[in-house]
Amino acid sequence: MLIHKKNFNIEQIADSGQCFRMNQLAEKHYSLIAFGRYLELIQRGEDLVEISCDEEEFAELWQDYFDLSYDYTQLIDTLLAGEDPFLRSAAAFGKGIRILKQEFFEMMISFIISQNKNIPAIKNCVEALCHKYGTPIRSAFDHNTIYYAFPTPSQLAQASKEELRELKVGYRDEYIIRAAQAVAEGQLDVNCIHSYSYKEAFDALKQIHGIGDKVANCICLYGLHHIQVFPIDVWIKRILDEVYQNEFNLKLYEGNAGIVQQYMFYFMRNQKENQNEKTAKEGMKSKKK
DNA sequence: TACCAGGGGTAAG
DNA sequence: CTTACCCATGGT
Repeated sequence: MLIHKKNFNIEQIADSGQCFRMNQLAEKHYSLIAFGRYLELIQRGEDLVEISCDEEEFAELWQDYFDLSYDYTQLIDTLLAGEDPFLRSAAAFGKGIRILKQEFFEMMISFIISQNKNIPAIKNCVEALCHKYGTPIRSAFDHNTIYYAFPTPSQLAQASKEELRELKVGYRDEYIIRAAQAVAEGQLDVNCIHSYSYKEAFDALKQIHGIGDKVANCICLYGLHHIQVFPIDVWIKRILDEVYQNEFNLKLYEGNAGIVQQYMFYFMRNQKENQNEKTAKEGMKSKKK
C-alpha cells in the first residue's frame, strides 16, 4: 500500500544509526524485520512510501512503529526559521528522519553491542544473534527464504559466552547474557519500564552491568521513545566541541532534543562521508598522474 | 582523577 | 599488503 506522509524518508531513517535491521535491497528499496515480521519499503517520492503490508497490518503495527502520528514538520519549520546555522542545515538535510518505536529488548541488546563498534559491525553482530537464537520467519514473498526474528529474552538467556564470542561480540558476551537473564527472570520488568518516566527508566537500565550513560540514553530514546533524551556519543561530542565550543543550549529544544540529536548526527556523519569520498577521488586522480 | 583492555572494521600508509 | 585508529564501559 502507499503512504503519503511529509517528513518520511526511508533511506534517511535506514542510514540514521538508530536501527540495525533495515537493509538496502536496491535503490530506494529497503527490507526490515521487526515484531517477528518481514517488511519491504520503497521510497516512491519525497512524501510517498510504498509499504508491503495491508491496511490492517499497517494500522496495527507500522503506523506507530514509524511514528507517523507525530508532527515533525513543526519542529523542522522551527529549526529552519531559527538562528542556528548548523541546525538549519542539519534539519534541511535530514528532514525525512523519524524516531522509530522499536522493541525494547531488541534495543537494549543492540545498544549494549553497539559500544565500541561502528554501524556495519553492530549490524553483523545483531544479524548473527538473530540467526543463532531467533525464531525463523517464512517470507511472504518467497517461501524458500527464511528470516529470523530478534531473540526473546529467554532465547538469548540460554546463550553461552563461548557461542557469543564466535558471533564476534567480544567482551560484551557477559553483558548480553546478564542483561537477557535480568529481563527473562524479571529483575528488569519490561511492562513496568514502559510506564516509567525517563529518569526512572534510565536509573533502572544503569543497574544492568555493561550499560553506561550513553547506552542507557539510547535505549530510552529508541526503545522507550523518550524523545526528550539527548544521547552523547563521540559524533555528538565532536559537534558540541567543534561547532558550539561547548555552549550548545539544549533547553531551546526541550521535549524534542532526541530528534534534534538525530538531525545533528545524520548531518555530521554524511558531511564526513562526503569529505572521505572527495579525498578518495582526489587520491585516485593523483595516482593516475 | 587518569588510564587502559578489548576486538572488529575501516582508513591510511 | 600492514599498521594505526576508532570507541562505551568497567576496572584498576
